[in-house]
Amino acid sequence: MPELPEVETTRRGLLPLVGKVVKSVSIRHPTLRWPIPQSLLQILPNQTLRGLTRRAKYILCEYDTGTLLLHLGMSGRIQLLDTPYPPEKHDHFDIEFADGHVLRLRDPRRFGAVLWIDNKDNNHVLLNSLGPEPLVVDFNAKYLHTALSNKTLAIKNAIMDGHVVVGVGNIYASESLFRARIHPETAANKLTLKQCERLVAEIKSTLNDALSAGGSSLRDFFGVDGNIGYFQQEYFVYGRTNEPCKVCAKLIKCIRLGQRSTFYCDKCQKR
DNA sequence: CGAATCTCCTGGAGGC
DNA sequence: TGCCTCCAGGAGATTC
Repeated sequence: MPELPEVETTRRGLLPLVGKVVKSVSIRHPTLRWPIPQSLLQILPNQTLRGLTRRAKYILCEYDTGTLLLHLGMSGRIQLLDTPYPPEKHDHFDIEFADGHVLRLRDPRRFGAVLWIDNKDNNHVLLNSLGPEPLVVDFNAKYLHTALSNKTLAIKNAIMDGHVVVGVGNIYASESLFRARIHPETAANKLTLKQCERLVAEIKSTLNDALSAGGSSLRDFFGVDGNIGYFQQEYFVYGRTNEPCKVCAKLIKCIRLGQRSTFYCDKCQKR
């Protein structure tokens, strides 16, 4: 489900929890991508949530003794409830706060993660080797051009590699490449500096536009309040196989790249 | 080292 | 209605 805009939308929706004190933790189904540590049952109660940040597609919940790391995987969503309603089938994890509010993680496919990073072992291995955030100035044409210089794989796969840039998943990779008029199969190291400039700009604009729309809701994604995002209405290519290109009217194509569906217009996007 | 493939898991859609 | 196959927004692990 969630790429950067959906994760960031989720984080923003959870901000009202900052400053609240944890009352209890419920772990109903601990086997996500990695086991949810049972130690959270002792660690979190009575701690105050000090801050909520995001790195890549991880939501980082900051407490005095460490950081709770949340990842939504493919099908995860987080709800913010004002009272602990009865959990449903795939509601695997709750944090209940002293005032009754509940952070609830639902994840049918269980590719998500709930992990604890204690302050004394900072620099979690999952966060160590991540590339730059796409929306900061460090992610620019010069950086991207250098990062791609020794890569022969398809540019679409390259921008989905978290070592190159984080937060760009399967939807926004196709959309950004369409907006930049770059064919997804172009070898990464064949992009000119000029093309990198365009691609960086379009990745930023695509993600920002999606953020403004509250993310994309195809099936699993809802905001923490249950509201959907609307960016899917603005897709140029994703999921539009054989529909006319919104720019040139030629039919949109779908191919597999790295086992993922990839959408493009072969008239607008050149190698 | 880079690149391609495999893997985890459930659910929905479509064919028969 | 049921059974089968395929596909789905991630990304670490494994293999070549």
